[in-house]
Amino acid sequence: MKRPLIVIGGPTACGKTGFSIELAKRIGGEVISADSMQVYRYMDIGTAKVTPEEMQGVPHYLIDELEPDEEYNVMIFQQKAKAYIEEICGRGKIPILVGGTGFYINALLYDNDFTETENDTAFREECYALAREKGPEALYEKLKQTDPEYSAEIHANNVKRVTRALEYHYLTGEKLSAHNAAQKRKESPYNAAVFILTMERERLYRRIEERVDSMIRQGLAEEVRGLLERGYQPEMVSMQGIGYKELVPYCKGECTLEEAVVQLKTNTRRFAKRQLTWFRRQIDGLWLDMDRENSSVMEQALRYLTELGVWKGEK
RNA sequence: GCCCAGAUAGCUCAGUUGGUAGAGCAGUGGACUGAAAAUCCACGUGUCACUGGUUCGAUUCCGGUUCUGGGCA
Repeated sequence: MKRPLIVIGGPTACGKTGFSIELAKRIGGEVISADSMQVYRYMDIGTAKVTPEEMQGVPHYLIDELEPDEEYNVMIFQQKAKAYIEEICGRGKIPILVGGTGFYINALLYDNDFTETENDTAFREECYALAREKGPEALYEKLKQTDPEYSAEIHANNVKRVTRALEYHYLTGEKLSAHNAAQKRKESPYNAAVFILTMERERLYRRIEERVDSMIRQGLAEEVRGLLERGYQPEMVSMQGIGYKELVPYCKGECTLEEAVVQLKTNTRRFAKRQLTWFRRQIDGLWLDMDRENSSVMEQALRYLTELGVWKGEK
């Protein structure tokens, strides 16, 4: 019998946190975060991380579990999330996967296989060096040789993706295109109810801007300065998070706070747009219009859960 | 009140020696399967302020009107 799983996705600032906690309390659920940045400790304001008060006693996982210089990626996320699902189900509770990182959600929902390989930074460096010195086309030519199918799908300028495909072939001797094709249209191993939260674009953007202003008031600049003082470098993946990469130049005196804020708002808007594209195109689910009243959204969600048999109506 | 300079894409502006216009930013759509808050791709029609005149033809030249800067009183 398939394990029950509730998924809540949606763009940043659309109300995922509040909704997920309300739902968790209502049905006896526990939250697993599908967020690539909230796993990191000391990054609270900029990631709009749930506070202990907001949690209202609902257990949360994959939040504050790593130091900002530790590696995190889909595979690590997937392994950890699967373990938590077992644990939560074992306790008779319902796991609720909540987050804005669509790639992670898909990986878990469809249990995509990520072949384990060694990390080979030297190989990646070589690829980057080639792209830098002879241009992205030169690197792309290599991919055309090893995996013409994948090269046809990807743009030569996307050096990061081209490098990964080359690395995959280098380490496994197989084509990434063949692997990807096998992963597509996999059936979910879960009895899953997927909710995608959305709202009118203009309103979402207004909320984003208000939230950025509020982050600044809460001391985002101090948070970023603190991370820099602890020795976390701007090149780290964690420091590439939105809210951090824009504030670093300000902390270093390279731009004004106003300039940093404008940039931060723009990047957050674009991020929300990209998230919406992902959810629209990559995930099937019930879209919930957050412009409506809370209670009616919750009612709709609960009805859906009952229909799918994910929730039987008791705690 | 007078003088000068502006008025062109959501914003900042360029331009058309008269043949209905284009950059940056913003925005929109899309891709993505071990960095994903990353990375990458595509997309530019707008009463050229309004109104008369000259002209085959005006956003472009001339007159007037309105508005916005600045200056003089």
